[in-house]
Amino acid sequence: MPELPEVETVMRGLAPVMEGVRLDKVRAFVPKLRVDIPDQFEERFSGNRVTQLRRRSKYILIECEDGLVAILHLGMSGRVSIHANGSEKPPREKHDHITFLTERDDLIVFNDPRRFGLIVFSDTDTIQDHALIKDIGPEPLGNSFDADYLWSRLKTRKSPIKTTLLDQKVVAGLGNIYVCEALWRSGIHPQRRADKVKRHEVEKLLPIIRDVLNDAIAAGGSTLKDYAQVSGELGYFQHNFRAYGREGEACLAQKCSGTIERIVQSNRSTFFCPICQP
DNA sequence: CGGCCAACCTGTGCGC
DNA sequence: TGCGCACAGGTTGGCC
Repeated sequence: MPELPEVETVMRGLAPVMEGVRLDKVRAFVPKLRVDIPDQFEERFSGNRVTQLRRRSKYILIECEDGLVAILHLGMSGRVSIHANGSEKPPREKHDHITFLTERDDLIVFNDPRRFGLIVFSDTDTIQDHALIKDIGPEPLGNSFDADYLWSRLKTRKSPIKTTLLDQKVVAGLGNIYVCEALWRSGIHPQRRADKVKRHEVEKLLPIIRDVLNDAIAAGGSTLKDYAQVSGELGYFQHNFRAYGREGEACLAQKCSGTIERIVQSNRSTFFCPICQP
């Protein structure tokens, strides 16, 4: 499911039911997801009060008043849902792995069929040194992500620009969909070597990355399969896809007669227009 | 270190 | 109806 816009959407949905709220009962029903769920996980969060939610790259950080912070990643298939106080308490469904019951009797459920997600904990004041966090590149919507930075990271890379933009050490939070979309909007061929992308193209690409992400966040993310916002509402950015998933369909660029092609790079599908992404 | 692939999992859709 | 295969929004360990 989740790239930066989907994770941001989930976090924004969770904030009003979690921030400032005590967690009465936190439960983990599996010993591990992508990595082990740490010992004492339930005990450390049960009874703790959430101060603030943050997002770093594709991680949701749940900060608590005693300095504890949960690091949650949704993997490929992770979803979070809220069952509000007053709604009927649902039975635990298949692949429901983590639940948070709040003092207001809201139930927050993390469901992840493929179990590529994870949840661990750390301390708020040392989280920037945590193994999962420390090597992640700048936030693409933040001030430190500028053309000088991106140019400096691309100019030494011999791998394709598509693959390079997927590298979380280069820039945080991009995934397969939004890289395809950003390259399509930028008119850059996904197989072009990163170090062959011209400076003026980097100047164009950078704000386009921001625009794609901001557009997607404004749309509540993209709904493939059954991804839903925490409210159960669907995101709708998928209706704005210009490349991703459009193999064999007409390119939607002005006056372009091209057809979207699908290729495989690093074992992942890439969609692009061979005419307007030369 | 850079670059690439396989592996981690389950579910779904398609061709036969 | 069933089987086998390809594919899916991510990350990373191991190998050259």
